Amino acid sequence: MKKFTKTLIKNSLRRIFLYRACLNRLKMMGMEKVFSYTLAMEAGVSPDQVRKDFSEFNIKGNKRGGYNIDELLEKMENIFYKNREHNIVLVGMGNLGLALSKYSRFLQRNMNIVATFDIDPFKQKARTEIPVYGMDRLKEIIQRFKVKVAIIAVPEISAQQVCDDLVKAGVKGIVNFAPVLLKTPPNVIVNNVNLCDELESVIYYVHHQLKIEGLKNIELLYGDMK
Amino acid sequence: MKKFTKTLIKNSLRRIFLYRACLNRLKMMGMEKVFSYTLAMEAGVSPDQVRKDFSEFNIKGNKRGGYNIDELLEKMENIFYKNREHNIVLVGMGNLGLALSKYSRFLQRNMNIVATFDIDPFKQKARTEIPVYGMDRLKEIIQRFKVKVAIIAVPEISAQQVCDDLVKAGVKGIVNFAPVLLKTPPNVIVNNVNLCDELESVIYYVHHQLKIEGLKNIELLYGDMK
DNA sequence: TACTTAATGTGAAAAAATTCACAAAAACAC
DNA sequence: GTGTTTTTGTGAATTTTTTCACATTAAGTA
Repeated sequence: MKKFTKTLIKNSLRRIFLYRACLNRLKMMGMEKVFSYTLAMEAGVSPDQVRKDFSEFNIKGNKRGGYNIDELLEKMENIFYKNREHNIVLVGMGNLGLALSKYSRFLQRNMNIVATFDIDPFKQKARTEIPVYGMDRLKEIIQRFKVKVAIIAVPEISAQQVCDDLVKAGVKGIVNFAPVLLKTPPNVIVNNVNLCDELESVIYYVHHQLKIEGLKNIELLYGDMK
Repeated sequence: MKKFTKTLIKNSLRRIFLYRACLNRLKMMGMEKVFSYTLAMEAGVSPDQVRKDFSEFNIKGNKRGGYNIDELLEKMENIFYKNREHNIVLVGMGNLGLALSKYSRFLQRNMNIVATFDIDPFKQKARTEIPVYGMDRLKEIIQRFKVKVAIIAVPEISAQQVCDDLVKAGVKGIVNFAPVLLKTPPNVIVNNVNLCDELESVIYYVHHQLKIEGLKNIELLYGDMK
């Protein structure tokens, strides 16, 4: 019997994002090129993994010369996003929604929250510069801004309804902070973020004093890796 | 060459959390027992997966009778957490930190943020009921409340320093919202949450209109699964 | 230029995760 | 009580992911 999950983000893609963050950091530190080895250290993966991931996304370096950081970053930006701006909407202006609407890092990465929605649009209006609309204007605004991606930060109970409305309005991708499995048509991708689970899983490991493989020996992380 | 990553949360454990959320929902809907099939539908995985995961955590059902929801939930709570309360601290009271400190779902799951910290403890003091301390009191308070798990919601630049301080104070598990790979001793578990990456990966898929396997056919999700 | 060294890129091998498939047990029917 | 059906639980098979290993290429050196 097949798996029904609409999962999700491939590991290799997740790591590409990770690599990019590392590259930006290394660049800020004044570096101009990296080897798979360097980047692997920074990202906490194996050099083979880095190369394999690059290979999957058809990113090439120079043999012996490693990778030029700027080229890598440009490739990542251009190939994946074509330097576009992305218009996002956010539904649910509770505490979390409000915080997300103010999260400046989204903007730094060209992800632009053009509008937010709430059943009570007056609630947070004073606290944010991004417009807060009532749910009745969802479709209109999504279509006006050609929004394809939305963030759901509403309570569990209303998440599916909001999701359905978003999909009806033309949204094709959702980051869902409500702890429910949203039912969507197959061409709509959902990425779930469950803050409680993140915390609880850490608690579980701490509780069980689980030793994580490959870290038995801290030297591995910092020392000579030959 | 070995992998250096301090990764992380096993898939099966993540799914156990997912199952629990589903079970709570099903219970609220009035159900008393489930079959692996039912739960799988709700959780968006295969029934085999459910049983395999249960098997890994040594959770047993009754042949032909399925699983009693209350028993399952109790097993999950008792075996994993022994109904303990967990004292957490949160470092970084920016927008995100403030939102997390107010996230009521943590409390519902017995995860109790006993204190928060910020370089400027007066900044958010008026806006929250949880005490906000300066960084100088980190160690004292962590030790007083026997805190083992912390949330880092500080800017990237100071994350490693905060992490080091937490570890020195006795913290064994960290949920890290800063987009850096934290370096920790091997007995400290770190779980990274990168909000930008979550959003960007969705954008990537939407952009590429990637069809997710197993969902080509929506009937699979709702229809007869024989 | 030829020789050495150091890094990439990628099939092959190994490991891990998932799905299959079926024996075993429990519920139900008659 | 016997037979039938349904669902669990788990080794085996399969698929996916990661790591290994090495041929290939480029840079440096004399």
